[in-house]
Formats: sequence, C-alpha cells, structure tokens
Amino acid sequence: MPAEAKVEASTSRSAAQSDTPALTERQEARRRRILHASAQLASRGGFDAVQMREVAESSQVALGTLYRYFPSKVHLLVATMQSQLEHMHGTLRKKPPQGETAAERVAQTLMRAFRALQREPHLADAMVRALTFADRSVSPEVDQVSRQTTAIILDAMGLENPTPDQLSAVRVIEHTWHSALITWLSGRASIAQVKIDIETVCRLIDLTSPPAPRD
Amino acid sequence: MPAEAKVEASTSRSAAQSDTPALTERQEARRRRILHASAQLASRGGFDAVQMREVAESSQVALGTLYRYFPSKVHLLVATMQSQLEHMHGTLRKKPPQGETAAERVAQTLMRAFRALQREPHLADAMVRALTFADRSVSPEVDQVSRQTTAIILDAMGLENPTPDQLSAVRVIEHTWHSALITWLSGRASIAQVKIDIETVCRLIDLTSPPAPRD
DNA sequence: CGGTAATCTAGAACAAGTTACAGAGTTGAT
DNA sequence: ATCAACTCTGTAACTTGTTCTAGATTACCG
Repeated sequence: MPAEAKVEASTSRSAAQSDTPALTERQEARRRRILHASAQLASRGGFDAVQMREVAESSQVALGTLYRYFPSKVHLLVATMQSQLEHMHGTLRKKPPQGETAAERVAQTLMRAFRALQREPHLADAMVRALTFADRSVSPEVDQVSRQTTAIILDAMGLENPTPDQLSAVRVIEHTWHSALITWLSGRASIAQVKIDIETVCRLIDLTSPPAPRD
Repeated sequence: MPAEAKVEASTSRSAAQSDTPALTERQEARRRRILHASAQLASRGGFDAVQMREVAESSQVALGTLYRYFPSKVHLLVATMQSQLEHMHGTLRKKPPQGETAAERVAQTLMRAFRALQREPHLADAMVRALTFADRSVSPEVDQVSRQTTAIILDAMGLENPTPDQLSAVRVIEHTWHSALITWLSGRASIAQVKIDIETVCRLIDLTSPPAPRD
C-alpha cells in the first residue's frame, strides 16, 4: 500500500479533479511550497526564470520529486495559473461589476483581471506562455483553466443557463482574452489596445442575449 | 567589405522588410533550403521534430550558419510561417469567397485556410506554437505575420479603407483565429467547434460595417 | 592578381529540461 | 516490531537549444 497516510478533502485543491490520488498533509505542503516557489520565480523573470532546479531548491524538494508532482515545466506553470485563477475568482466575486448590460459587466471584469495581471507582468508572462505552449499531454489541466475562466465570465454575465449561442460567444471572448494577453506580453499591443479588443469582443454578448427571453 | 556579391530585389522575400541587408543568390538559396527543411521536418512531427541540428544537416548548412540566418528556433518557425502564409495568400486570392456579407466571406476564407492547415496538422502545430510562444525578441517577425493575416482578412471583406471599428473587429478575429487553432491543435476543440467559433466572431463584422457607408 | 573583411564549416562547449538510479525515509498492515 | 510498498533525496546522465572558436571560403576592391 502507499506511504504517508491519505487525507481526504484536502485544503486548497478545488473539488474538480476526482481522479487525483488524494495527498497527505506533508504532500499538500510540498505541493504548496512548489507552487509558491514557482509563482515567486515567475514573478521575477517570467517563463525563463522558472528553472526546474531552482524551483526544486526553493521549495526544498528533490528534483525527482518536483517531477513527480508536476511532470513538466509546463504542467507546473499551468498548475500555478490554476491556483492564481482560483484566488482571482474569489477576489472578483466579492465586488461584482456594476455595468448595465452583460457585455459591460464582462468587459469590466476582464479589465479588472487584466489590471491584476499588470501588477505582476512576469508572472502573467510565465503562466500565459505556458498555457498556449502546452501540448496534448497537458490538455486536462489547460481545460480546467479554461473552465475556470468560463465560470468567471458567466459569473460576470449573471447567467445560470447560457444558451449554446452564448457559450460560443463566451468561448470567443476567451480566445480574444488569451490572444490579446499574449500580444500585450510580447509588447506588440498597448494596454489601451487590449482594452479596445476586449470591449469589442464583448459586444458579441449583446448580439446573442436579446433573443428568446421568455418561453 | 561584405562577402558574396549583394543582389537587390531578391526572389522570394516580399518587399516588406527594407532593413534586411540584401542577400546574394547563394544566400537566398541557403535560406530557402533552410526554410524548406524546417517545413519538411515540421510536417513530420510538429514543433518538437524541428531540431536545429537536423535542420542544419537537412539544409546542408553548418549549425552556426543556421543561427546566423535565424537567431532561434522560434525565429525559424515564424519565418517558416511567413513563407507559408505568403503562399496561402496567393492561393486564396485566386478564388475569392462568394458569400453575401463580409462576415460570410471572411468566415469562408478562414475556414478555407483552416482546411489547408488540416492537411498538415504537424506543420500547423509547429508554426502556431512558435507564433504564440515567441517572446519580445521575435516581435517584428510576429508582427509581420499578423499584418499578413490582417491583409488576408481585409481582402476577404473587400475593403479598401477600413474604419478603426472594423480594424478592431479584424484584430479580434485574428485573436480568435489563433487561439481557436491552438485549442484544436492541442485536441481540446473539434473542427466543428473551431468552425462555430470563427463564424461567431465574424458576426462582429456585420456589427461594425452598417454605419457610415457614404460620406 | 592580392588583400581584406565578412561568411561559412566543423566541432566543442554550455545551459536547462528531463530521465535514471541507488539508497534512505515513511507508511500502513500484519 | 517487522515487513512490503511506496515516496523522497541526491546526483549523474542524457537531450536539445544556443554559444563559441579556429580555420577554411568567398566576395569585393584596388
């Protein structure tokens, strides 16, 4: 049987992945140390500054252990993003946007998230680059991030049962969000530019919500 | 003074970059061999299969020379994409889309491009991953690709003088295009899904074109 | 032609992600 | 307490992108 007593209902990880083998406290602690070190290094120098040996050292874990927890650098950074996103979703929930239309509220929420990212541009760089560079082996994790993002947007829209049309719009908004972030991070678009793009794509929402309000 | 006689108006490279130092015939040939080898290797196994040593060997060029022509793997792949895009733009020009609205024509054009990419999914993988992974040092080249893409979309719209609003829409379409490609390449979205996303985002065009038709 | 500066080649060397492995440490079960 | 199974550590090795170097080659200029 496995080592280190198993602990159900672990602290930080959301109930999403039921396939994860459930970690002991010490393992949870290691995992947290690793993610913390990752975020810290990323905050300094972005993607390149997150070096696996350094992460291992910073989090006081052997390199092999690091790889047991996160099978690649991209996995690690995507997990880092998950953890940051959870935190941000919590923060955003507290002050719901006050726009008139759903489009306004979504745009406002995304701009708020954007401003948060601006405070740690290097961290944003590491996470977003990892996200878009991820290959098929990371799909489950990337998908999880995507679901989280979708949840944030739907939250801002204030919708319980989105129509397929609206889900398409949300998906397109996510596409724009990621890609716009990348252009900003690589210095090819200004902050103002990103704002415009977000506001532009959010108009799609108004385009899809008007129909079928009643039964 | 430099070696190898300089030749103005070289064959393949479009007139865009005027800062490039103008290559001799043999240098053009080397550059073509390199790009060809890059595309060939990429067609096999995608991003990972494009290994700099192999590219160098395949194109009968020393590793150092390869790096003189393309200062990094990402530079190389972005250049490969440029060259493929040029080719595709030419192909697309020949049979202009026959949709009624601008939105239809753009969606049709992008879907045509998408089908072309589907024929070489590994190549698409290598190019798109490189494009989104590119850091600031590759910005000029990535920007060039972006301009080329913009040109293709504007072509499909049949516009001479787009309004700022329309340019925003085009930018958002590009965002969606890139990001949708990535989700498809990493197996997180189906072809049908990408089609829907493209058609959805193209509706933005109709949203912006109606106004100000005359002076 | 000869000189000279830039380019090209071959190959070693370095950096960081990843893998492999032997030995020590934990854990739960008997 | 002891055992078996698993996990963690420390370290070396391997891979591939990138850099460096010394010596040929090539191109231009007078």
